[in-house]
Amino acid sequence: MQNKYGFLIEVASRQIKQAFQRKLNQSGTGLTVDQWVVLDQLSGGPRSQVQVVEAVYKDPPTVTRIIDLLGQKNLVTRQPDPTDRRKFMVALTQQGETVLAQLKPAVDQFRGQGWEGLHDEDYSHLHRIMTKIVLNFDMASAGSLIHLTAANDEKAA
Amino acid sequence: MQNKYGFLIEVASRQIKQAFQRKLNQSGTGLTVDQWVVLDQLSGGPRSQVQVVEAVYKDPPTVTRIIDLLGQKNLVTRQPDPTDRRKFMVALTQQGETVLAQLKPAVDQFRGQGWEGLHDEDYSHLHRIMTKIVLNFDMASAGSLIHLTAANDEKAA
DNA sequence: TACGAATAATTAGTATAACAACAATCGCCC
DNA sequence: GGGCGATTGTTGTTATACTAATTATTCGTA
Repeated sequence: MQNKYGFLIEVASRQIKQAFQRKLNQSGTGLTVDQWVVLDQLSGGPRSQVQVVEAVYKDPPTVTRIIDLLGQKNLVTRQPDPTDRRKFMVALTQQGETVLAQLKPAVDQFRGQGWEGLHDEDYSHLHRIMTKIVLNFDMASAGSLIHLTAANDEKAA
Repeated sequence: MQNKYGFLIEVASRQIKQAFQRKLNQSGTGLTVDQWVVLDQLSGGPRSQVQVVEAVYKDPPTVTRIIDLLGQKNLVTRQPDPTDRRKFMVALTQQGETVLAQLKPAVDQFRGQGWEGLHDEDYSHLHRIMTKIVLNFDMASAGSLIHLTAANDEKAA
């Protein structure tokens, strides 16, 4: 976007995603990075789609389609919520849990990777600057930043 | 991607892009951010597609389609390169230059925006960390990092 | 010169991002 | 109780990212 810093951030973001995708590809499950994000998020228990949307920071239509794909692969199910008929509770299937467990070594391995030459203080710089940018550009999403802030505690995650 | 820093970087990247898109939308040209990036890059003179690819750091298929769309809007033209019949030289049309000039105020305005609360040293942190990440994850693209590094000189760009 | 590798650009297919519009349902409030 | 705005989730459309494959052309070299 020729806002050079925005451009630089976008390039770095794509490279990290590509590297993680290559790592996922080695595991033989046909998952994309975004599909893995949703799947992993569901390991905390069944969630409504809105809850998934807030957790993974994506749009409702995007989450709908990712859940569709995960459903086609029999990794998640949609169960109607008896207390609110607008909602569906999305939950991991047994196979979904198996795949998550299968991917865990690759994920853990990736988390320690790509940060060579960066120091502890760089992580706090990174977190502080990114969070500041997000806050500056989107006041409406301030609430969602809670879990972004929480990321500060996890060094290599 | 639950690589928390990767996730944070991705979110920030999307927010910057969205903010810039909103700014572009106000200008009434129907351009996307990525179309603007390619258009702006061509202000330096006609380029082959490979040159555009390297300059904007996108894939050849993506650049082909963006140039298609810019061509439909009569903002750029493809001219066969007489010295190499595989190549096309892509150039701004008169209308393309007009639109670029029309967008310049919005672009300049955006470049000073969103960085509240960030200091000069934060820019160098940002640049150093992002460049390091890109280098760590993709040695193959080291050559292209030359112009990423050059971004260090432009404060608000 | 001719052959094979490399390069430039395109096409095809799938996935994601963003936006708009929509149907169904819920909740509030008169 | 009935109406109306808000919420939940979906569908449609366009644009971009990535991969793979394809065509046309050029280059290196035997």
